[in-house]
Amino acid sequence: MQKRVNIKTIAELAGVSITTVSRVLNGLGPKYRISAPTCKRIYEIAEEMNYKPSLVAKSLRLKKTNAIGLILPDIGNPFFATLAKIITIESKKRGYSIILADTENNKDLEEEILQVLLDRNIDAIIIAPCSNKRSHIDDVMSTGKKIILVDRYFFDGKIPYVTTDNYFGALEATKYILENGHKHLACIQGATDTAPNIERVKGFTRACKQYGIKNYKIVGDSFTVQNGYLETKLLLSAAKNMPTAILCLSSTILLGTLKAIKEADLKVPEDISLISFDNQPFMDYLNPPISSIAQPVDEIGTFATKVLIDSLEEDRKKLNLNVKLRPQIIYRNSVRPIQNGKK
Amino acid sequence: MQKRVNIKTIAELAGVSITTVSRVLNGLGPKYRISAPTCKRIYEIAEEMNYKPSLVAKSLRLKKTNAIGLILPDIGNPFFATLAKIITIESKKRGYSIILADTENNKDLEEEILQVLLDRNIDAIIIAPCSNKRSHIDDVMSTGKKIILVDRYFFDGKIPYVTTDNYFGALEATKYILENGHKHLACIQGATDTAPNIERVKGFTRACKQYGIKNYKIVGDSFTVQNGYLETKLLLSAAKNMPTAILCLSSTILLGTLKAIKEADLKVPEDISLISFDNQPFMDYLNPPISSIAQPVDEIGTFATKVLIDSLEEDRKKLNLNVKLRPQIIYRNSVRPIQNGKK
DNA sequence: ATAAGTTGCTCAAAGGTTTTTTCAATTAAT
DNA sequence: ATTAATTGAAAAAACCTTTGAGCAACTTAT
Repeated sequence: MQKRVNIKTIAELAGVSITTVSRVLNGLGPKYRISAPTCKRIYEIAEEMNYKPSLVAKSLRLKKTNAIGLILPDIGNPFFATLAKIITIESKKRGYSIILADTENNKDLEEEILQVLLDRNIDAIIIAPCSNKRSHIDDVMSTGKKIILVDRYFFDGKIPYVTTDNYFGALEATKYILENGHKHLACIQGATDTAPNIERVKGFTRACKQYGIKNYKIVGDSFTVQNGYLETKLLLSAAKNMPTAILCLSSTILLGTLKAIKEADLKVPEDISLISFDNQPFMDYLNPPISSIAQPVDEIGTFATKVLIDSLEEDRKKLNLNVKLRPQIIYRNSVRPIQNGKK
Repeated sequence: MQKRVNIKTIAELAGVSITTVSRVLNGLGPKYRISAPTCKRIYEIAEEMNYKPSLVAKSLRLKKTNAIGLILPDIGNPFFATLAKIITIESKKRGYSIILADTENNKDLEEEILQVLLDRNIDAIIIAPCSNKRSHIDDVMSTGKKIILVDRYFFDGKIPYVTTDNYFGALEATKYILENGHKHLACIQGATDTAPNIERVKGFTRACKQYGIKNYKIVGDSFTVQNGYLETKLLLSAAKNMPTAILCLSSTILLGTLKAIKEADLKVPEDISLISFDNQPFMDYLNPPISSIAQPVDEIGTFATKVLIDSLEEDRKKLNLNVKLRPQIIYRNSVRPIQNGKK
């Protein structure tokens, strides 16, 4: 393993000091009146030796790593995978690397990971916290280290966030169900201690109340296939009092729901109507295609990254914003109209 | 932004030298005969001040960053997303961080990203190269920096890899189709300059030949929905000479194929049989459920990570292995048996 | 009483940058 | 012929660790 060439080697070869090399290669030649021939010589030698400054040494000296920590609850979930992709690409464009971590929805692990990243002296953090336990996140905030929440956020808005307008999405989706004449609804929710889930449930509830519907249920407790499956099983087992439509609060929950529906030998939408959060390409090919609430995941990722890095580079910028981007409902064919009398 | 407490502060507070603090906190107290009271004092002060050594400084001194670069062609693809998740979690367990990068299937970007990671002095690289252009990867190898390929690999085996036995998977899947009586097959492939794709095509071809089938087509050129859609359109437009079964070489291709089939108003498996690489949860809920070749993605991720880190830690280990893990065919209901005479 | 060994710790260098301060040599001004 | 200003560059400190070499003081052995 050959030694990397460093600035000292270049200096010796060029017959100048380390200082001069550093200045020239950082484009400060003119500013410090380094003569043109010297500059040229240094450039040539650096090129020839394929010199690249050590980013570690640079980080130490500059107290800037050009790295951003990205902490997500589940990279396997397509929603977060897409988010990670967008953020990684955008960061790269701006000269930042992404240090990725998966908390597996575990608050203790999240806290531990956060600490590791801070020890690495990352410049900023992008995080979708796994719960409403937030003291470790507030701590980061209070040190002045830049941090931005994506998707998951906290209601008081003290920590900047970019997320979906979850309330709006659930409200509109539920209205759509209700306008199709459904009188008995269920909502299968995810992690109950996360703001997006709470807002979605609020939107669902608000729509029901607005339409004078009292016969609705809110069940479940995690954004997993398993949860969707079990809760749907329970809903369907209440033979008489079975809902005619279900709102699934994530695409993972939807998959579980579909499995239970299939096992019960029911048909969508004839026997039960369905609509789900998180649009995914495969939803077009289910039978029937499932209507969904598409979160603006690209915009969340690009915007959060842009705003964060901007605030890093012009530090007058305080990075203090709460953004809720509107989701879009993709209408497919999974909610059937119900005649007044008929069930 | 309060200053982080460093080892110097601790030393002053404890009234000992920096050296002593470093040794105690690295558990070398006994080895260097630091007295028990001194050790205790240092531990207490460090605890109280919540001292965490700067990983940047440590990296510089030790020439070890405890970071692994993970370079993938498309994190949005569920296969790679899952791989990223596994690798991230396994690395974390062993005390390594993952620096993630997405090459967007662009060879030039891949090369650029690789250089950035090397400049960051990462300890090792895990990469799924986007093409068979490999000189930049060979260069890394020749510097002695540890590198391991996942999924995508090179035939000469000079660079260690962990991947799926793609040939076997395609061979078995195709045999399964042929045993169901199909005489006219098509294979929609992905990036033609990648080993997994080449092996899959080879398996497909071999099976056809083995069964004496000459009427088969191999079309397509990328692992995308778009490619699957367009190639299927073409296949279906050859009205008379339409294949009765299609092997899709990725789940993304499958989605495109499904779209084209739907637009042509055909039914799976009545009108056309289907089987796809990459098992995904949603395939169970398509109509009909689509049989697939499940790659052992978890094993690929955990094994590659384990082997890589092992070789990093006991450096006698040469890290020189070519591993092909067997995929498993998930039989669903997308291939229909064909009677001898009947089409 | 001296040599040898043990105990408990410190000094200083190294790792690769950037940056503040300093300085010598040359040119221009008085 | 001085003084002042400009030009071109270097020395050294700083960032925060780890570590090899060394040393004073005390204890034990001869």
